[in-house]
Amino acid sequence: MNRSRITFTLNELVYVLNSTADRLLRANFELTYSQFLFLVTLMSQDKPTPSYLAECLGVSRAAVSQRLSWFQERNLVQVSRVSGNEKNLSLELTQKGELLATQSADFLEKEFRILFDGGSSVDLEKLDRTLTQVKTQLIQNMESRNAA
Amino acid sequence: MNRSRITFTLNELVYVLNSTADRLLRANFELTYSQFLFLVTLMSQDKPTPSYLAECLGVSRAAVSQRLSWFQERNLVQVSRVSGNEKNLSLELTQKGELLATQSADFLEKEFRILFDGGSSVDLEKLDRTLTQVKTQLIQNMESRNAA
DNA sequence: AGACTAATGTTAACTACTTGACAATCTGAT
DNA sequence: ATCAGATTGTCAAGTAGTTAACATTAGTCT
Repeated sequence: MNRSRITFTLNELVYVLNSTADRLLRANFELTYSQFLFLVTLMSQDKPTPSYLAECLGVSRAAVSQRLSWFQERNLVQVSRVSGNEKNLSLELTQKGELLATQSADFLEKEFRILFDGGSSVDLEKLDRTLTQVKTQLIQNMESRNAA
Repeated sequence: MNRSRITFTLNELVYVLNSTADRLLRANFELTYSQFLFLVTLMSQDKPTPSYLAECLGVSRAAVSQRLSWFQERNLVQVSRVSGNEKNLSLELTQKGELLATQSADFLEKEFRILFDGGSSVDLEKLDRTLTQVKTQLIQNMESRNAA
């Protein structure tokens, strides 16, 4: 009963957070949350390949491949080949893409700070550490269970 | 920076939890996590309508409508009409459906208890309360912000 | 009773993912 | 040098959701 409650609570909280972010981004930047994640993930990397981006986003290579043209058409992402490497594509934000990613991230950051901080009695830093610990522990327990 | 870290941590944790549940359920009951949720949500209610079930699951009425035949074909859910009510369908788990829901829920509960409890130094009850508090506060702050 | 209004369940068209197969390319062992 | 094996990016087919539109039914107001 315990387990289910906390997994449900987590799912509900994530749903509230993600759908709020999605709503804010659509209204202010004509961007979905998942498009936003695509851009900011790309921004945090130095000319990654589609394959690596897929891994970072937690989706399949096919999914990234299919979405790339959308970002290219809007001149947000530039796809190129590095000479001497015929295997990998190189992805890079355009100036426009970088501006959009930066502005929307700043905006979202600001909005969420307001939503989180309204007389908050919760220590978010500490909560983050606790959640990370739970995640790490879960993965460790899974591995030792699989090994056995 | 703070905000993003905790939302990412939450998303990662939920991903680990849900994909673990999905893997366990597929291996042991030939059931996806979302099919499992469909059944246990249905079990917790007294002859709900598709519309109400959709609300509980957080999906559209169309999604429930499309999935119903899958459960009917496998004799897990019975769809009927209550006389005197031509508008609403009535949903109910069959015996087989109830058995499957109960057994898979018990199984998952047990597995997760093992994964969570391996020398855990985290108070999960407390964590659940904290998360609920954060969620409630977020929603409240959103409402008061929208009202202004 | 009749007429708005709201809610329900279904359908069609769309979106975003998945897996599996594939050709092309790179890597490393011999 | 070559050749087996792994990795990459793409395509086709399938899945699970979405929104919008619709007919039908129920509730309410006069």
